[in-house]
Amino acid sequence: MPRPRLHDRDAAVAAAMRVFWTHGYSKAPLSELTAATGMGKGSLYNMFGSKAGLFSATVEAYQARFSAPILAALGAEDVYDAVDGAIAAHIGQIVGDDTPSGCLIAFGGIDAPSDDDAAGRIRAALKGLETTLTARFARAQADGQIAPDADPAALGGTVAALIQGMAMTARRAPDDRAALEAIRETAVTLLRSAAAKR
Amino acid sequence: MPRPRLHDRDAAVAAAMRVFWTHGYSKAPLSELTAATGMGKGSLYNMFGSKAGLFSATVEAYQARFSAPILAALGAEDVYDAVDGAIAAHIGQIVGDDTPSGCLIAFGGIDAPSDDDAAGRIRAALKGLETTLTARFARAQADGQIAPDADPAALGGTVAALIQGMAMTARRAPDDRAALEAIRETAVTLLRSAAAKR
DNA sequence: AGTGTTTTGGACTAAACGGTCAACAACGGA
DNA sequence: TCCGTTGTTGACCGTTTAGTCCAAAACACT
Repeated sequence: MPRPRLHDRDAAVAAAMRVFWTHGYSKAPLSELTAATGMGKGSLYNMFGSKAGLFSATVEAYQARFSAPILAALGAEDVYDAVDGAIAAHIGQIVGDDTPSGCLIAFGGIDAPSDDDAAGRIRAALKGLETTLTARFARAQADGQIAPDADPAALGGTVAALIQGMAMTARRAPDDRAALEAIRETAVTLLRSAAAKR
Repeated sequence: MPRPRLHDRDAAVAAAMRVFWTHGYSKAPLSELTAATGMGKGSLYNMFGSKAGLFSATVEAYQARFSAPILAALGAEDVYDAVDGAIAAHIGQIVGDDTPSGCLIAFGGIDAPSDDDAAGRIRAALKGLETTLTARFARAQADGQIAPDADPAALGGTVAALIQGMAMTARRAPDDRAALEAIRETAVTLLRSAAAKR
């Protein structure tokens, strides 16, 4: 009996994602969000409750969509291949041709209101990246791929920080993909060398 | 004959620095800037021209004040000590007890309007960090401290990205200095191991 | 066809923002 | 002591913002 929804929620989130990805949270004007989604204000608020709600939904979708390739890459048998693949996947996301440059989560981590629902999601995502990397290094240690006296948590934290830094670099110089690839190569080479040394 | 200035420019910049450092550029309300500096709006505008002008002056002061320790540390004879010291100096700045956490420049790099005067300063500062690190690695290569086939620019870019990532980490978890120190130790250890391998 | 329920869109509101301005204050020189 | 010049201040302004609300519209069901 009700009037059916004219707009698709997923499509709206996808459209809003581009806007937030480009401008960040607070600098994304509502007018641009309505234009991108093709929805009126009323519809937007009816569907998401607030701008913060829409952003939260956006972050959720972003995370679901973009963490997957990284996690998949980390499944590789060799830990160095795994890290290499994860960083490569990350690079693909932060300098993609048909997406804005940089990382929505890294951006939002600075820009989003800290008491927000989305802020928790962002914290969790960043923490999750670090945890996942740490777990991967721990597994590598168990497999004898890295030194027994190495600290998996420190390695995980270091790679996580590097990945965030790369997102910043990408935003400043979106065209310089070569620089990002050089960083990836350097980081993986350093990890490999450290292991080979022993 | 004119009325002498009641307020000191340097003091005003120092006060504004804390505000921008905490909130970023766009989220720093003018009201808080006037409160922190103790100046009325008119005086601020008379002295700096605009909010953007004040921010630009702030970035300049920040950079002058905080790049010095890093540059000094990079002067160390041993390149690994140099990098270690530089990162340590950076950590001291981004989690200091009596300063806001994170890095004003990394923050502003995302938040500042891109056509602004300050934006150029920020770009230059970040570029300068990378260039300085690259130069330091090149010198180390000439001194035979790192492998002849290593790429100083890639190493410089990698460490620069890591440093920016650490600033992000510091902002999210200002109390976890230990994690930052672990990253520093890990990074330097990796660099050392890579050299020792050859 | 008629009715009830929900969506929709844009006019509307209230607040906050950066920025302006004119009156006033404070000093050095004459 | 008066005057010219400049610093200072807070009230004021226009703009932009997120958010509200209601009349109109679009279906499903009877």
